[in-house]
Amino acid sequence: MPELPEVEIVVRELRRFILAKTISNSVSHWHKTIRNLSSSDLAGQRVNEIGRTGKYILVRLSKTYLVVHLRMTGQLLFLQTGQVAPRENHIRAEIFFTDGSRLIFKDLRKFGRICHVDDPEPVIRAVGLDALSEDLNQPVFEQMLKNSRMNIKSFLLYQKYVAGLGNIYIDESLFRAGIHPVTPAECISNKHAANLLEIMREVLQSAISNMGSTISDYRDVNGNAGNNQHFFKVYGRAGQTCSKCTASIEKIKLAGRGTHFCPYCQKILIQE
DNA sequence: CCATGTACCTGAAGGC
DNA sequence: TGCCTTCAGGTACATG
Repeated sequence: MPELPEVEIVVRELRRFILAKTISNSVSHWHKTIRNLSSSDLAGQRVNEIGRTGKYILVRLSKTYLVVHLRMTGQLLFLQTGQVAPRENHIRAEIFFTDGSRLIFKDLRKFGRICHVDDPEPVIRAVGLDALSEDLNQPVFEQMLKNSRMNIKSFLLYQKYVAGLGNIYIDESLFRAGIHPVTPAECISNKHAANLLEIMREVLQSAISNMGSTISDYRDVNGNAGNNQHFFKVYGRAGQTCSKCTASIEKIKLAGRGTHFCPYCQKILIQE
């Protein structure tokens, strides 16, 4: 479900709600949701810091870490002390705090995970540079593209280069950059690469400003939907007229994902 | 890591 | 109504 903008919103709200709280208890209602790979107890630990790399949420506790991934339908919902739990169906795990408040992990498809680990490094190291990180500068991005023989859609889906973009924001970014999704990464010139990087960041930042995109499941920590879905130019618009020309938006399957693009505005770049 | 398929899961939507 | 297929903001792993 959520890509970088949605995860970023969740992280910002988590900071507001659970920072400095102490965990009193936790329960996993689905055997795979909370993976405990630490010998330490969650109970008694204080929430010291909350961050994000790509789509991974990193919660630093007194002694250990929680690494959370929402995958397709995961939601983290915060319930204030005394707030009555709404009758929700797909509650997979709960984390209780000593003040009576709690965090609920709702996840229809059960793909999401909360990993309790002593050291988050192995997980984070397996992920590339965050799309909004300053370390992902123009020369670095150009070099990554130059060294890859994947098509640009697969390249961006593959989180070990650039972390954070998913199916929606990749399609939207490639449309705005005028690059066809099957274009080989190595064929993207430095000029096009610089432009694509800038556009990706604009697309992600404006989605954050709009509180994320809600197709069906995404909700923030308060249970609110986002607004960014109203600004999609190609995602979910197959058969509709392009916003820049008179062609109709096409949908193909690429890298196993529905891929939306304008066959006229988005060119397949060829190495010169 | 090159492209594709399958597995992990549940439920909504569309075709017949 | 109901049955069947396809599809969904993701990722890991197996197969050509």
